Amino acid sequence: MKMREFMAVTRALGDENRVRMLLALQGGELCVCQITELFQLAASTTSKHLSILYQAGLLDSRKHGRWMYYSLPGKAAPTAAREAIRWAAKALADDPRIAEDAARLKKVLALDPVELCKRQCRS
Amino acid sequence: MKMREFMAVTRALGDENRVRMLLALQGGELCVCQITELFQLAASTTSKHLSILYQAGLLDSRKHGRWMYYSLPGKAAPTAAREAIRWAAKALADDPRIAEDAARLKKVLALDPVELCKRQCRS
DNA sequence: AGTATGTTTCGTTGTATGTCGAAATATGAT
DNA sequence: ATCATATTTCGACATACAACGAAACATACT
Repeated sequence: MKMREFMAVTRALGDENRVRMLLALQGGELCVCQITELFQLAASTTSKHLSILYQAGLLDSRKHGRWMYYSLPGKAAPTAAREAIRWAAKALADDPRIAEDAARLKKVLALDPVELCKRQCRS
Repeated sequence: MKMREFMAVTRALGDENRVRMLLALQGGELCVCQITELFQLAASTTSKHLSILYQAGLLDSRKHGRWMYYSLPGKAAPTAAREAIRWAAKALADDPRIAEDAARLKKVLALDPVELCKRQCRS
């Protein structure tokens, strides 16, 4: 891994919201609007954060219709990036904020049938 | 590891000069003036960088006379911090800049008998 | 075509940070 | 005590970055 890529990873992990987004994706892929709802940020802010994580190689992305899905990278991803994610997940395994995010994520996934059309993506 | 500590680590690793300083210490402890010479920065800048690494738990420090020595943390340090260092070292194992730093460090350690009084610290 | 919706890009604003030099602090040497 | 040296703190500057809203873009639906 070159210095440039490494710095992209550490900078990407240098923002708390991005780290929380990364770990929220441990439950599976999410679209931008779901993450926006989960963290109560402006959509543009969420989009930029995810873009930074993606460019650092810490996320995969998949476009399906109007929805952009982000997910943790698979085996094809660079080893160093996957190890970075494992390190972060392990280090923050018992952080309460991450647990809260996971709990709130469940609600976002389960409910929300009307105003936000995210459930439709699943089909 | 709490979120606050984790962010301190990732922010500390978010600057290239700090990462290079951290990895330069793989060869053993160094004092501030040696690192200053190695990276050609202002002494105050070096001091601040090392302070940030130290406060993140990524460095140990030892004061000996007028000299302040920094080194990679021993077994007493938090596991997450040590794993962060191992991850960084592994990820950048083949980065040319790190190798250059190690080479320049040898010169700094070996020569420099007059202008900078670093050799005297060793005794 | 036209409308609606999810996402990204752009421009702006406030805050954080890296850098330096100068001053302050701490310690050894004379 | 006085001076010299290593380090840190402080003040200032420039740059970087996170956040938002508005506009632009992309895609689905009618």
